[in-house]
Amino acid sequence: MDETSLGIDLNVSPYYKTDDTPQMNDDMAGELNQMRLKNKKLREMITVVLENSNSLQNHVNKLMQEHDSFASNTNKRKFSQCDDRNSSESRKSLHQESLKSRNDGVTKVYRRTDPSDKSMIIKDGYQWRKYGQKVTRDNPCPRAYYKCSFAPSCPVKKKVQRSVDDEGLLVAIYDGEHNHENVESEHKVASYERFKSSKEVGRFDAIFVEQMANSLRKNPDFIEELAVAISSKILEHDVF
DNA sequence: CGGTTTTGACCGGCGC
DNA sequence: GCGCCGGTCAAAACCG
Repeated sequence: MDETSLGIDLNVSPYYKTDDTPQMNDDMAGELNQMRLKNKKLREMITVVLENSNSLQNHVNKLMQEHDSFASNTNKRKFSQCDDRNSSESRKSLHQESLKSRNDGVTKVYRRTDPSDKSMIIKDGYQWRKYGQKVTRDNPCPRAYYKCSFAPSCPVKKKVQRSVDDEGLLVAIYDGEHNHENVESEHKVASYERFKSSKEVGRFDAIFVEQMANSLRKNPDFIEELAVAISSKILEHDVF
């Protein structure tokens, strides 16, 4: 690939002119227009991604409601027994998604992971300190015990264990409510406040896109949902 | 050096 | 009382 294939003609670059101050020529105007078009396309893509994210969130909420009603219909069984036995049923609708259910201050989160990934980490925006690990009788996979890093002021604990019949499914049981802000959401609020006070309206697009990209790039859930959304769009339109 | 993880020991609840 | 089991403690190891 050479410079002509890139649409760049070095001989007519404004920086080759004797005048020190670069002047807008036809090539630069064309590049500027192309950049504007690309920016517009990026904004449209972000809009589509956000819409997909919202629809996914709605779908997850629906699943949560279905799961809760199912759990209440089967409350003759002990709650702790529901984990792994329900997982094979919920798994069918859980592909690539997480699911939450609550019971008496105990929150359960199901998270699909790569079965080859042996780590027991579920990123939820809070910082945790592991204080124990135990192999339980009904599951050969060890159960990890975590306390919130803000303990003892924050009483929240969580247990993380792989599902007994699906090693790709992590089950996290949260006990209690955090009495402080989520570290990630704090960071997002802080960066939004900085953005709001920046007053650089002319750089609105650049700052907005950069901050969104940085924020989303660090979010593994978003990457996962983005991959699902894109693949579903590819299948839907059968293009590329 | 301070925070986190690992891991064996210990504790308490429960069923027999 | 005894054994089993889940949960927690705490010292040592590890890591940035």
